[in-house]
Amino acid sequence: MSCESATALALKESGHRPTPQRLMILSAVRHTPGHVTVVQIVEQIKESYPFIDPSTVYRTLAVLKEMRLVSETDMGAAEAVYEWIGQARHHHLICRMCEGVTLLEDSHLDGVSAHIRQNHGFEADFDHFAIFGVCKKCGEEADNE
Amino acid sequence: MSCESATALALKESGHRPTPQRLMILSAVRHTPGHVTVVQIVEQIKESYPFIDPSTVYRTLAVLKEMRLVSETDMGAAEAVYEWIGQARHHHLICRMCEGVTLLEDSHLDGVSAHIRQNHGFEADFDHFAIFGVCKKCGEEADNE
DNA sequence: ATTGCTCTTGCAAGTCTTTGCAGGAGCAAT
DNA sequence: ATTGCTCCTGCAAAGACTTGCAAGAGCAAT
Repeated sequence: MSCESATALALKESGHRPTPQRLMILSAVRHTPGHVTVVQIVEQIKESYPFIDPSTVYRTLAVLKEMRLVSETDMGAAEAVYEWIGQARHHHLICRMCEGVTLLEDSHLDGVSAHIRQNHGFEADFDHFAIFGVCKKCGEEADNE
Repeated sequence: MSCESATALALKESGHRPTPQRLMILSAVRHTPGHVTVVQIVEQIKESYPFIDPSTVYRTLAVLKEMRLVSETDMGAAEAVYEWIGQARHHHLICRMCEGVTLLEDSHLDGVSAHIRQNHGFEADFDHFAIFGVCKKCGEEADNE
């Protein structure tokens, strides 16, 4: 459980208390591959601690997001999705016609963040973007009509 | 009012009915410079038609968004903001420390959309992005501590 | 161990936004 | 003008997320 104690330390160092709730939330996000929703986190934690409140999860995720440990993304569905920011940063192309999702490597946005830094001195959080548009298939089908 | 009848026609052609409510919403967004919220639209329309319902405004804005006539942006505040998509497309750099907002010209993202089109055949909607991060001033202040 | 301070939590109530539904309005064909 | 069909609207209720508050938990200093 070295990764847990390491993140607990990171919390402390940034002035936040490593409470049991926070560690459980941290662990839930950390050990879930891909996207997690708040409801999923709550259900998972309720197995060992039934009193966890969704608002606590929202608040904790806000802290973790500010620390850049997790990313929050609105994929166009009702609920936002959260993800541990690991080594493989990526983004999503979401088709607004068929709702299909394609991965986009982080490298595509590297140039933009460098550009913005040079021109505006602004350090952009390109952690996890949801880019909406029309995918190849749907675009071709629309042209044929 | 030629711009109104032109957009009314655009509605019809895309299979949507140009109802009075829709034309009022259209007009409210069209003639407001900068960002509008749903509440502002409702209040404006209530002066001439007090029965307008927020849900109608949300539904109409969803239609206009799909038609790419207006953009919807979550600026990090409670409410989403809407804007008529005119000629001067732009984006926003939002500092997560001081909440300051800077404009970003559309040209910065041109390369990315071309790149995504070439590599994935995906036509991205780069209408109105909210890019979060840390602005120059806050970044420098954080370094000094 | 105790004290005192601040940060967190769970609850409840409040936003903002979406959705189900039944009545009403637009539109094309008669 | 009438008919018939479908789409829209307003209302009410639900869903997702945030916020205010009082009680409780962490932590540093004694």
